Amino acid sequence: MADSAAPQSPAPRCGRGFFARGSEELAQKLLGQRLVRVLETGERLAGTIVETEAYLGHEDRAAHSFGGRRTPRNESMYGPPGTAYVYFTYGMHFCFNVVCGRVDEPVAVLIRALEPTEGLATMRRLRGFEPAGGPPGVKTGVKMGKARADTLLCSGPARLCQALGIDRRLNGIDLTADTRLWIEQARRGTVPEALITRTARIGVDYAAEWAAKPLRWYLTRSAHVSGRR
DNA sequence: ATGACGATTTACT
DNA sequence: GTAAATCGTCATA
Repeated sequence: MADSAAPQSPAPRCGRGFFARGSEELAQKLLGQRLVRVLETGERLAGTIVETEAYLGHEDRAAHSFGGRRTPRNESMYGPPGTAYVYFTYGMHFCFNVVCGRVDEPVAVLIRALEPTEGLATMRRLRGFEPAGGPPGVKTGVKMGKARADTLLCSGPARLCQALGIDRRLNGIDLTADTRLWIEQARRGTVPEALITRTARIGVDYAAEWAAKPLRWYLTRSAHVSGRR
């Protein structure tokens, strides 16, 4: 009996081999793949990756691993491909990276934006779009200062972490095996190059000549990309 | 022990 | 357009 909700075979999870490549290549291949998060409650949240940035390691002045820097904070970058690198910044935000390359090669791809596909209501709550303690529409007197368009749910590296409940507890986990966070292969495979725009990275002006290198990719047509357009 | 800063987001003029 | 929020991390001393 085939109805529209017929169970499809589960989407395959991206494995070690998928992540074991350079960050420029992985940044492009990650576009169109699905980032999946399962909360403590068992609820599944997910979104399609629409924007990425590559960080190249010791020679890349914008990378946390620039000059071979290796500290407790960026230790995850030196792990095996498929490791999650989650860091805390600006005193309030988390950002999520997928470590790639080889063990001890500190390269990674920053996930900058998603098109949310599963669990939007919970994402809105996690993002503070709705007052805590009550369903939407219930007056609580709590101010809602933020704009609430769905395009603002996951359109930035810290926004998507907030929307998916990604924080330092997930730093260092193995995305090929963990039950809380992983990446699924899109059924359609890789996004055609014609649908992708390549530009300089965001927020790395301190990195001198490395700030201008075109190491950011996004789906040209997506409304869920970060920044102004 | 101290100080400068950040792979950002939000609010405000 | 500018600035505030907010604190862990790391280099320096």
